Amino acid sequence: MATTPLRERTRQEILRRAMELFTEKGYTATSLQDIATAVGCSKATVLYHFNGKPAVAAAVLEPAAKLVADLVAEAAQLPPAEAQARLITDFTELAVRFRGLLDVLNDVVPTMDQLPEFHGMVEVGTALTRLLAGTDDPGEIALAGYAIQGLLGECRAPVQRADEELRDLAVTAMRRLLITP
Amino acid sequence: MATTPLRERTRQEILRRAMELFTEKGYTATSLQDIATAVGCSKATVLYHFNGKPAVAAAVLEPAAKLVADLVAEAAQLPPAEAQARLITDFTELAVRFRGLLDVLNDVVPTMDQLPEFHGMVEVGTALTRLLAGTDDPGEIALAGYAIQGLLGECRAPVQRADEELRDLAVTAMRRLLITP
DNA sequence: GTCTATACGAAGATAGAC
DNA sequence: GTCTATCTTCGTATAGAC
Repeated sequence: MATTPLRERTRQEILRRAMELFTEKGYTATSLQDIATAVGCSKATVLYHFNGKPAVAAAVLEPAAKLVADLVAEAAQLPPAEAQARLITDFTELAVRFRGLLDVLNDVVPTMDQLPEFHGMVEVGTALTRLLAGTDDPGEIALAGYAIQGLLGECRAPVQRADEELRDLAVTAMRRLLITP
Repeated sequence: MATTPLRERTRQEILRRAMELFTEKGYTATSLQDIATAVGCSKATVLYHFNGKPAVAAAVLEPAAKLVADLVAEAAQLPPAEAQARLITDFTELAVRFRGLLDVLNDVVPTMDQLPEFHGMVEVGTALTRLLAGTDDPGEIALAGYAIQGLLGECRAPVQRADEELRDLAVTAMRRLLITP
């Protein structure tokens, strides 16, 4: 074996607990000490495995980010109208499923420039917006961005709303915004 | 004179500098020490005039919040369709004008429950959403909330966009979302 | 009443012993 | 690889000078 299992085991345990805490209390309200206590190690150990708190956030977001990236890559192979229809339902579904983590994403956006882990996410976001617009018209692309902001905002909003209800709302909103008769 | 000018002068100076710093660097990234240094006083002085950092935020947001509250109160007197049309243009205009402060609002939302200064803002937001929907249908009210989230998200987004461009985008989006032919 | 000096606990982060 | 100890800075609280 090339990699030592011990390193990976600790890393994964930190990630598991961090995700739980971020989902429960939010990113800002969760301290490195909270994570360390939940794992049963010291703050310094957490910072040995991850290069700062934003790096923990990046690692927690990574699985969801990969699903979005894969979805966008698939959609890019389809004709524009089909790609748009596919993303309206499937990207919405992913956003709702991982909505507990959107608070982490939001708190981390301001520091994205400095974090190399996030550079890929920006490009995926750009591609997603263009495919969601279904055209290269700048006005429609801007509306697609507006639609995404609305979706992410609703997912993070403190209003109690069932997953299915939220999905239906977002799909209706995106169709009205982006599918012009 | 009932009020001493000195107190008011210091208070206003703190507010002025805090607003500048919040707009430049964001709420979280601005410390009480930053504000005190900019004003030329000590941290303790800032906390003598304002009961904690969130209270500074509340005071900074207050003028904008009052304009929104007044606008909503005016719109509430109009027939539904006129109120909706009025809010689409005028609320958008206010959001764009004060977009530098929306980051403050965003960072403060999670603690709104505990801050009495903000309780009025929640009610105004509810009334705004209902009037923007133009109807009492829960589905349309939810879409109005989605429209507001989209607007606020776009205003806070790091994308460079001129004020007029942003206004046009939001007005177009709101009309597509809320005015059903 | 107005403000400064000082101190406290918790945060993120680093250095070095083991 | 993990720890303890330590650093800086944050928001906050209080005592007391003027």
